[in-house]
Amino acid sequence: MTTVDQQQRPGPPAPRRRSRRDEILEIAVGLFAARGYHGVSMDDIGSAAGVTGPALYHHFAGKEAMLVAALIPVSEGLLHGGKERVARHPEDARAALADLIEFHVEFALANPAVIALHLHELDRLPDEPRRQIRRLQRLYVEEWVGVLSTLRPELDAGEARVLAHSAFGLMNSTPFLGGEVDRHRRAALLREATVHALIGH
Amino acid sequence: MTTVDQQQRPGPPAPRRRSRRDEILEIAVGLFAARGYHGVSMDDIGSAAGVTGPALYHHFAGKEAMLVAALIPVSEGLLHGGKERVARHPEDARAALADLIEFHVEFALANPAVIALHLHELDRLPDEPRRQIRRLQRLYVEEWVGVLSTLRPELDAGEARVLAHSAFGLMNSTPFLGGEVDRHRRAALLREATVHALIGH
DNA sequence: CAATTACCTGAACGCCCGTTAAGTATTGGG
DNA sequence: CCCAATACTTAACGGGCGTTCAGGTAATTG
Repeated sequence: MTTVDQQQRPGPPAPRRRSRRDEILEIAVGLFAARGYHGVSMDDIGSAAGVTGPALYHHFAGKEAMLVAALIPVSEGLLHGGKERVARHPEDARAALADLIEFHVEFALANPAVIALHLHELDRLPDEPRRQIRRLQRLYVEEWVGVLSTLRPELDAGEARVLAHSAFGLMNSTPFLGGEVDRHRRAALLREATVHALIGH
Repeated sequence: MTTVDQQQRPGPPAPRRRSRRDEILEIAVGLFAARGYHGVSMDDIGSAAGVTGPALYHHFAGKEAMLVAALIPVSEGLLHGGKERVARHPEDARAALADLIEFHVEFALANPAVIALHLHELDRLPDEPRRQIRRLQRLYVEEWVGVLSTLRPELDAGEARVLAHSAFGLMNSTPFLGGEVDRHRRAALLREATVHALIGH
């Protein structure tokens, strides 16, 4: 009973809009991505949000809980979006792959900070939430592996998994470059490169 | 004059073989890669090397110096190897690219821990060495950009840079997977995928 | 108006960790 | 035998950081 559900209560001043907590979380994600989980103190996050460090404990159980709250929805969103895209093309693996790629590239371009967090700070989590996230990631990978195996039957599951991970590496490379190339052009380049990497042409 | 060159000195017991320092460094790199720079204490490194924490200060100026000593040679090695591979094919950009890819894939497969370090912990360095490493990395990227620009003249330099980084992301994805696929097969898959990603087929 | 609640502050505790200091065993050359 | 250098140990300092606590204020509700 760490946190009592505060749902149907007409008495109190109503849980407000879901704003403050999410606002703080977004600030924290930006800081984590920029300076690393250990490179950011609770006082840093508080200052950036306009409050003192200890005030954050009214919204989160602790620093690790903030990281968990930032990472879990991302894995869930990727898995959900991936499944949906695949389901759109039950008879056409080629189209399913194109849709998966478009989805993932858009996601990576839209959320570079969270992508970087997933790549760099996942190991800083305690066992339980880390395992949960890894499970979600594995399911997402399997969506790709399924499509890939249909398109390239000569590959076994392990080889398809290597290719899927390499495609993620390719598409997730976007947080490492600032600007210099227009966003739409960058998306097109990444989509094209990923398709070619996976099915040859 | 931070460190006096201890070369031609017949008096002292001779600087020994280059062994102990490098041995410790290798252990530290493995720990950094596995648990993150901040996730490893000096005592941890010392214990893994069979000594106490403070003993490390006889070999390195401090913890940051260990990270610098681990990262600098990698960037230098990549740049040097890349230049050499390109120089082997002054008239054949297609062959130069294939050679670059083979070189980088072999490097990534042989040194996954150091690759992971470069990806995750570069920002933990103080300004001066970080800038030096970034400069080396930039020069390495330019080797790839040069070859790519010859092969695909329709791309401007910025677009070629996006593609080069995406290729690194692809090839560097290897530390994220354990085994399950034979090393040679993995290398072949990565080489093939990278070529296709960069020049279409 | 009294009471509840959300939200926040300032001070302090306790731990971890990088680093320094002082001292000890071992070794090899003059 | 002595000197100097290497390589290490134990002890301790000092700062930073996550976290807790006791309290304080503004708004909402009955």
